[in-house]
Amino acid sequence: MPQAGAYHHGDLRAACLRAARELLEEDGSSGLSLRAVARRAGVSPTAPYRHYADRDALVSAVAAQGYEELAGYLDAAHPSPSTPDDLAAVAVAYVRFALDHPPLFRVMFAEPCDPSSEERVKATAVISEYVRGIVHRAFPGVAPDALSTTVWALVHGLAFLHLDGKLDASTPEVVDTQVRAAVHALFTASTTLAGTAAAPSEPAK
Amino acid sequence: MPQAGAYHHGDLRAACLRAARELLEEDGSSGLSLRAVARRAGVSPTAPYRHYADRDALVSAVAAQGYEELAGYLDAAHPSPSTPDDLAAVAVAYVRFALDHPPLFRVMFAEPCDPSSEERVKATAVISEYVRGIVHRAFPGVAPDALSTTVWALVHGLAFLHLDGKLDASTPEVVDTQVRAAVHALFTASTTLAGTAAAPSEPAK
DNA sequence: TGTACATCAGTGAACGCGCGTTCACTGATGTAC
DNA sequence: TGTACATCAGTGAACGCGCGTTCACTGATGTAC
Repeated sequence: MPQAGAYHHGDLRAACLRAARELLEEDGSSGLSLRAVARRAGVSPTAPYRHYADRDALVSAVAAQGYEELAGYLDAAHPSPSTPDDLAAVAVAYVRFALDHPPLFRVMFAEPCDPSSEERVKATAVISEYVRGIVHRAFPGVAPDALSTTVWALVHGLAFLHLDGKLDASTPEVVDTQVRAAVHALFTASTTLAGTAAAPSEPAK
Repeated sequence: MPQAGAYHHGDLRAACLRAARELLEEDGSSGLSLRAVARRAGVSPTAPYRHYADRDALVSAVAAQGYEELAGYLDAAHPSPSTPDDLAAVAVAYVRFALDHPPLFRVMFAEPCDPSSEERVKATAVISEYVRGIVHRAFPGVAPDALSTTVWALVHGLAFLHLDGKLDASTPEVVDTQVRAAVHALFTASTTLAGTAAAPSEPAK
């Protein structure tokens, strides 16, 4: 039964992670320091070292949590997407996650993170596989590798451009509509274009 | 005739900018401090304040230089792109710029920059307009707004995913090929798909 | 051509800050007998 | 049931660091007369 004497915190590990998340969302990556985390957890500056080897370890833990939350967003959008519309809904959720948690999204993707962190590499692979799976189901018979990369890049780019205010993001609805349109454009563009321009087209197999 | 006594530096403003660029490319954003810049320029820690109001001003100057260099890359790829292939070449240049100058690209796009910096807003608008122009020329008759955003997002996303090592970037050639394929996929996907899946398609106008 | 003076571009000492990390420590917990 | 002891999770002082920024200053430059 923890939580009594409060000398032993009870679950400082989780408390640190929570504090780190809060600090990150409030002050961005630079606000996420071990000392600040300790302060917020109401604990001495060195206590977190019992649970995290160093600052990097804590940041990685935060990122890992972020990947799980992202998966949650995508899953909530559609548990087993299998049509282009489903895929668009998932794309909307991806971008919305980024806009709901900007600094977290940056830590997950834009931090100059060394490729050595297997935790991250694994998380990335999971996302990549997930996207490939959707594309494969939504468009059976199409070479999934190239197309799924394209889809991911498109959605990821939209997320970042919106995150950095490079696109009109006046309201969530505007963003959603734009994302949906972009994803659909990926699959309808050449049909529309066929009659108007000289887009190089491959014959359907 | 400067460069003589070396008390007056000659062109400290430019020297600071150069030093800042070097430090950025070497140590990333966190290595770009005013003191380090002064050190590298061989000047007292406070000398840069003669030319830059504060650290932010220097960083913005670096970013501005980055936007110009990016424009140079794109222009070098094709001075006046007007076909899908031209556009693909420009896209390749965009991604290559990011991979040639990772920390610079991050400062330009991924820094939690306040939207108040008109310098950046302007630079962004220039890029946006540029892309719209290309898309318009390459695909006349197509609503350029939505499509150009999609193109930019796709390319931007590829740049970032490659930058963060989330995609196979073993050699520059692999990257180039992938970018080219992705851009072309954007315009050929639905033709390929038409016979296989139920992609919602709009009638050509 | 020479001098007086304003302006400009640097200097260097100093401030206060928060950081990551180490170290020896101590109070609480739980287990073995 | 009670005691001895190992283990664990915190404490708190201290280190050295680099940073942004201020301030009063001084040496160099160039212009007016």
